[in-house]
Amino acid sequence: MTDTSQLIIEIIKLIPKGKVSTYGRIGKLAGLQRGARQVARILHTCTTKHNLPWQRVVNAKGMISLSKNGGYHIQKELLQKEGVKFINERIPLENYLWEPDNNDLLDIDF
DNA sequence: ACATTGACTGCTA
DNA sequence: ATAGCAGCCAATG
Repeated sequence: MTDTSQLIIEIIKLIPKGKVSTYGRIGKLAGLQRGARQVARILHTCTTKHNLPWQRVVNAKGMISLSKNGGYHIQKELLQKEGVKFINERIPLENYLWEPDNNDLLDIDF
């Protein structure tokens, strides 16, 4: 576990219920300019250990990146329970994208 | 220790 | 508008 990974985890934990964020966005917040894949991988490995809201992370188009047999339906259902609306399998990011402000990031002590 | 693999993204043609 | 590709780097075998 590296510092960057830990940071990514902390950021993911901050995503509020009913909102979503994207891989690239989180990576950028964690200091990775183009680390979307790392975010995905960290989610994969740490979601059970850290009890992360993994369902709130989607790709840059607002679509679920999982395959139909890889948890797609589970993620969609979890998000819908939180009040996230899907329009043809797509989340309108202009309404649901979490935009962290300084207050949110203070929880991650720098 | 080395090679491969991604729950991705943004730029280029 | 659509498609292809290089970059990112932690985890896994």
